[in-house]
Amino acid sequence: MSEQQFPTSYDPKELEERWYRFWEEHGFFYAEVDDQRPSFCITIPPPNVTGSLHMGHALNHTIHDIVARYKRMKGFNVLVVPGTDHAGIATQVVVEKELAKEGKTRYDLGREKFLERVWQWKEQYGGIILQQMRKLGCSYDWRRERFTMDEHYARAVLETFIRLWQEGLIYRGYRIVNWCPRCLTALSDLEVERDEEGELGNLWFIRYPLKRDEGRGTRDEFVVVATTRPETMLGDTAVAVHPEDERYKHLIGATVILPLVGREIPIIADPAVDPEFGTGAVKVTPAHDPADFEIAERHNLPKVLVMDDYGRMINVPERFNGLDRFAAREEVVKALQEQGLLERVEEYKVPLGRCYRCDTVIEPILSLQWFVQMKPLAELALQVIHEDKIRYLPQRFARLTIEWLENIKDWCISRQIWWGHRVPIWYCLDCNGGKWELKQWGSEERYHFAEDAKAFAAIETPQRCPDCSSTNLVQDPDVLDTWFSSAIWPHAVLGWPDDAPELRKFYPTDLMITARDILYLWVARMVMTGVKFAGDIPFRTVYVHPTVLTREGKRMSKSLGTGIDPLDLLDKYGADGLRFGLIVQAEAGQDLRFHEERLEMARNFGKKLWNAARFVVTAFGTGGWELGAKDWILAKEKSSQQPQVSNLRLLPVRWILSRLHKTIAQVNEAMDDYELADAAKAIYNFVWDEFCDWFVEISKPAMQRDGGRGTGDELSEIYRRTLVTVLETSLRLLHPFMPFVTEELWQRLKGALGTGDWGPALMVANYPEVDERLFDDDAEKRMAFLIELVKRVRSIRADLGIPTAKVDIVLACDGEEIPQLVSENLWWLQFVGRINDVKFIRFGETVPQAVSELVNSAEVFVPLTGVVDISKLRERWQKRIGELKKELERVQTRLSNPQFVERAPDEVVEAERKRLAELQAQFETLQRRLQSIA
RNA sequence: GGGCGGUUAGCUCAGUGGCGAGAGCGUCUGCCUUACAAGCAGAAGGUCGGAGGUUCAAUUCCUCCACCGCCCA
Repeated sequence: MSEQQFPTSYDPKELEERWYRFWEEHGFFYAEVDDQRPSFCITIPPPNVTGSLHMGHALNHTIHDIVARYKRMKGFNVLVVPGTDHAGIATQVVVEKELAKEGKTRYDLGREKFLERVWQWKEQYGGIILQQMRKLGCSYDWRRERFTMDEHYARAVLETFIRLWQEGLIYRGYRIVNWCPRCLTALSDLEVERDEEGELGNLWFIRYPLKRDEGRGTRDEFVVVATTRPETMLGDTAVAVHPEDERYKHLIGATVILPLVGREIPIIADPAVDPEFGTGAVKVTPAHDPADFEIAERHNLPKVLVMDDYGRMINVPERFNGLDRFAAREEVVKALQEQGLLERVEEYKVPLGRCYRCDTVIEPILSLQWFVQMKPLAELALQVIHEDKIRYLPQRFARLTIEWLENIKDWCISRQIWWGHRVPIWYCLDCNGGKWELKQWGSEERYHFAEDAKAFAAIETPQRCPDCSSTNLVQDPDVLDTWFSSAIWPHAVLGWPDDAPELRKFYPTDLMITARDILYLWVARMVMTGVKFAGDIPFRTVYVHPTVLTREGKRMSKSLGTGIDPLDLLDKYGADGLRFGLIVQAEAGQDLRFHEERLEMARNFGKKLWNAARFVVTAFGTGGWELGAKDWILAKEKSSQQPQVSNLRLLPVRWILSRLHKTIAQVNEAMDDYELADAAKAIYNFVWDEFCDWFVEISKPAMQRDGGRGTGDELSEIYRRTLVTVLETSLRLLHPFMPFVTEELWQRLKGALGTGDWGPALMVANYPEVDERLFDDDAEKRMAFLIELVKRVRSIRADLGIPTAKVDIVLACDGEEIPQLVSENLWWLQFVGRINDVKFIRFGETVPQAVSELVNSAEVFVPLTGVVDISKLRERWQKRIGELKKELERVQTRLSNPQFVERAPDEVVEAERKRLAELQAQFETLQRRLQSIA
């Protein structure tokens, strides 16, 4: 094959597009329901439709596709279901921003027109991230792509809601929720990001005057409370102290006058009060704080709402009415100061919650919302996790999930936005007379129904009220939390609630590959709904992959500009480079500080492989060669026929096949444990260090014997067969990690060699299986000696600057084994070690005008030709003697400890004794040499 | 405040109760050696975070401490 047919370098881009198209056209990504092979199924974590591939996705999908391709090659009927999430708030924000550019708000369009607009946007831009996954090489079943607002999926969501409602697990009620005054919606606890450190704020100490004559026999005039949110005092309905707090016991039951408002409020005792915080007396604002809400429930306190949905003050004295919450804070403080009621101010780190979508400070606020009662569902999940039905990798995440489930709180699922699955609840205006009012929201008219209004659920829009047959029906305006719909992803994409063949075939799925940050938000909830509605766990294994961090160990963030765009990397290194470079860094259970240098390494590896393949293919002349070095060797061994090539001449072949199969064993084992980085590194090391650096080099002189033309010489033939076999097997091993370049090379190999049963593509070839008959420890031991010998010779020459011409060396050793081994392999040792000839002497004898190094129990002498710097030589030896001495002392100390000799295992003691003898011999030999040049 | 993870070469990370603790990148030296300079060959570089303990033997197991990161309240 000429160089034009096998270019010296490769263009990942061209080749990657070509092969992706080829695979897809041949339908290799598709899984069929009637396939008889064992199935393996993954449903991907659906990215937001608004999303673009970031580094976390890139790693996540690299892992997905490596596993999928591996399992496919292992003979599984692999189904990976791709799809996207409608991402309620995020998507709505994007489209609202678009509208803003036209000077409009969503209220200008109205609900229906706005939703049309969002769908339009989705059709146009919603598939971008899935296109990017294709660029990564993902072999997903695109025919089965799903979207969480698809008609079928929507039905599954409503079905889920209604079943929970019918069981009484969904309720509507007034609770303190996390309110985002910018998004104008409630959020669940998990959608609030809490600032670990807290932001620098203040702790204000405010005097609440006691009502006259209620000093209870003391001269107290005030109770001082501390707060970080003084504006909320306008909604206080009590002051609370701890019941055991001696400082305040006498004041329990007294009344204070709420400053600025004038309301009389009681001092109550409640164990929830932390006596250590502030003064030990706290203000109670039931409508604006979850803990205060609980206290109010216990003490039957009124709940005064002092903020509206926009975070503006309401139901407060004129001076503050209508002010934004932060302006109100300043104004309240000012007013308190004026009245001498502000005792002091301390700097304080305030733990703040922020909206995970827009970063606005969350306001805890009393609000009528829909909730899921979580305890019964959590129980289901706890049971299957406790029974180890779901395996978590790393295992500790099972325990963390259990802890979260055990402390679970009810889940606020209603959102006051438009884009999403609308709550399938209807109210009858006639039946609920007096229990509703009509409010204006911008241009939108919205019905508000009282907490106790009568409601009914329905999937299809109902025509009449089931009770009074009225047609005056109104649907609940809220939509469901996006996570409510993604919680049913695995069974819903497979066809639930229908009795779909996909569901029967592929559920439970096998793997959930996910980032750590959605373990509770999403994964735990899927377990609950899976067990509850699909009747079984959603997946057998949860693989928690590392978080991709910047090289400084910080979170990658678009807003901080610390993110790296994987699309740039894809351009620069190709999908193969990005995949391999990422996976090699992804050590299980350890976060990943991303280093672009690793991608260079991966790209270099691709190039190395390319060149190795080019060598193998071009070394052949044309055609006629088959796979099967392995079979050839095994056949030779079994046949009584005496091989024409002596066994020792086959040593490198035995060695590389043994190494190959040990690598295959190691890779298969690592893959089955999902230790992908280990598998990748094992292949890398084998291909580069053993195959390329040694075997390919050794094969050169082997094939030179017949002028490189394949004239039938048996030695050259077996080396050719071995080269092809090892290369082809390596390509199959590596394919899941670097699918494109391996497919390209495999197809080229196929084209060049032609014969035999190759199949249509590497992608659907069999993954290499270990053949232990090829394990050959004896060959490995012998080769290790020879490799070490070459390395010692090279080291001497490099250190002393001995010219590159071939040299005669002398080997001092006892016995016949080494001389025979070296002589039989001289034909390649000469080539790789630049050795001319080898002479043998007895161990302990010496050679004048030469430098030596020890190789196990032999000593190799390299003659000093040309001018050699004696001081360099002395330096080298002295250093070596120093090392030996240190090591010698350590071993001696150990052996002179009677307890060691007595208690340590015999083989350990024996090994130490052997080592001592060896070290001593080396030490003495070197000292003699040093003296001889002194 | 509670919990979890980490601390090993200049950097990013592997690793093992016992033979000389490894890789990639970086550094230094020599090479365009008939696949590959995105390469080849050679070399330097580590008191394995600190202090105790268990053990014949600890970088590895246990305890405490320090620092970094994450999660929950």
